[in-house]
Amino acid sequence: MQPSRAVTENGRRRRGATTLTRDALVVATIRIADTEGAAAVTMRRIGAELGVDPTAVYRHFRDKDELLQAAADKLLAGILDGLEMTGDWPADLRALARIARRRYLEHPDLLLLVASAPGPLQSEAAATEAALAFFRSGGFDREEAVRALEVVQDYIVAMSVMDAGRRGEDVDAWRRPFAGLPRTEYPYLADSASLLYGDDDERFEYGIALLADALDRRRSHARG
Amino acid sequence: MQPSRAVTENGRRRRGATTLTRDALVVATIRIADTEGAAAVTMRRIGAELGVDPTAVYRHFRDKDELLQAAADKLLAGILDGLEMTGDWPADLRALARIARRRYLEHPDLLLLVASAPGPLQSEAAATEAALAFFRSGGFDREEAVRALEVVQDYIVAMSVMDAGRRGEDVDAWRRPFAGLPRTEYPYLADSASLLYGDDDERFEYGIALLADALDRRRSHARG
DNA sequence: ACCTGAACACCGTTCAAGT
DNA sequence: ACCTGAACACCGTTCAAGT
Repeated sequence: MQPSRAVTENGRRRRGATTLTRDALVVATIRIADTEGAAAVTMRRIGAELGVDPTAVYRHFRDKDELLQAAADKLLAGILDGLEMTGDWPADLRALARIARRRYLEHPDLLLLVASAPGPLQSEAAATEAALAFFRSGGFDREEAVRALEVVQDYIVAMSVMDAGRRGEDVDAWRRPFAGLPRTEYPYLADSASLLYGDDDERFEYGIALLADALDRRRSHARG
Repeated sequence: MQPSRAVTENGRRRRGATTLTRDALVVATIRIADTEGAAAVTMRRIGAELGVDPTAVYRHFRDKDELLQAAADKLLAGILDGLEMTGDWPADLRALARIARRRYLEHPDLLLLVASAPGPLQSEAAATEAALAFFRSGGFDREEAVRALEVVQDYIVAMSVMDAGRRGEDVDAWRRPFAGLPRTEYPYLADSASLLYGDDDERFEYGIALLADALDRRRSHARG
């Protein structure tokens, strides 16, 4: 608050003793977003975090968007690592979806913020290659693999981003308005209000199971 | 720019001769968002549009979020109107999805902006009732209908919002980085780069067809 | 009762000036 | 070569003052 504080903040910078790097800025961005939310990620906040002038960011990134993309890129690197194939194709697809979703939900604010980049992130290349290999070895041809991959990928990303945005919201705030509607006008809705807006993960599992089932049938059909 | 302009703007207000209403503010918000994009929707811009002080909005809405939600609510009213059932269940589900998606893409910026409200919009009640009726009459029981509805609804909304955000982007900007990767490390990706990021509508149709197929099988199973 | 407009506490970004 | 910090052109929102 007081201008004299800036001097103290400046002194703090000596701690690292290293010069400002892209990675240091990315790490700070991730830390702020994860602990205080996306809204807290401002140039001034990042500067304070690193004991550096807020505008120093522009020495390393063209603008804020480029910094946020770099952060998202780092968060998505190796997203499919640790995935183990069992040979049960639909089950393996569900496992792939589950592991990717988990990564998204671990850093909801930042990945929500950056869901629409102007081009593919670097870390997407490795993930897309792995996913393409999965579909190709599962029996899909070149065109089919791409179509299947894109639908599944979009479903995972879109659903995880959407669920991340809903985390921590009051479920009853969603159900109550529907539960109070007149039964004569809204018979089904009044009846089912208590069933709506259930567990995010269960809904995701159900959706990906539907996609896995339908894709498994087309896969078998392509083979036999 | 000049302060004298404000007087001219004030004079313009007489045009309407009516007092400021919630609906007038909502209509102005929609017009600005549709023609100039979401970023152009500011209190000052809305005030100028109606020849009214920017802070007059706070007489009718608690904050900007409430105004944007009201705008989204108006845009989604009657979203399933005009839908005609043929009796071919999977085809009808695809038609339902198509008509809902079209509405979202007609007002991409505003619906993208407001995708995550703190509770259901008023217009959602009628749409959800109609969709529940569709699933129930298709042979799903109370629990199954809700699960199916939620997955389909989430898919439509999430995919349309995501596609809206991608509209007008350069497809080659997405393909080029992948096409240039080394074949030895990324054999599948280098091979399939030109097939990626194709037509949004086709991808949506494919995804909804997969869901419709899988749901149709579970529906039949529940019946027989 | 309703609207105004000055003011507050913020933003992202630019650029001349420092070291 | 790199960083600073003042400044610019914006935001959403509050509130005392007007009519």
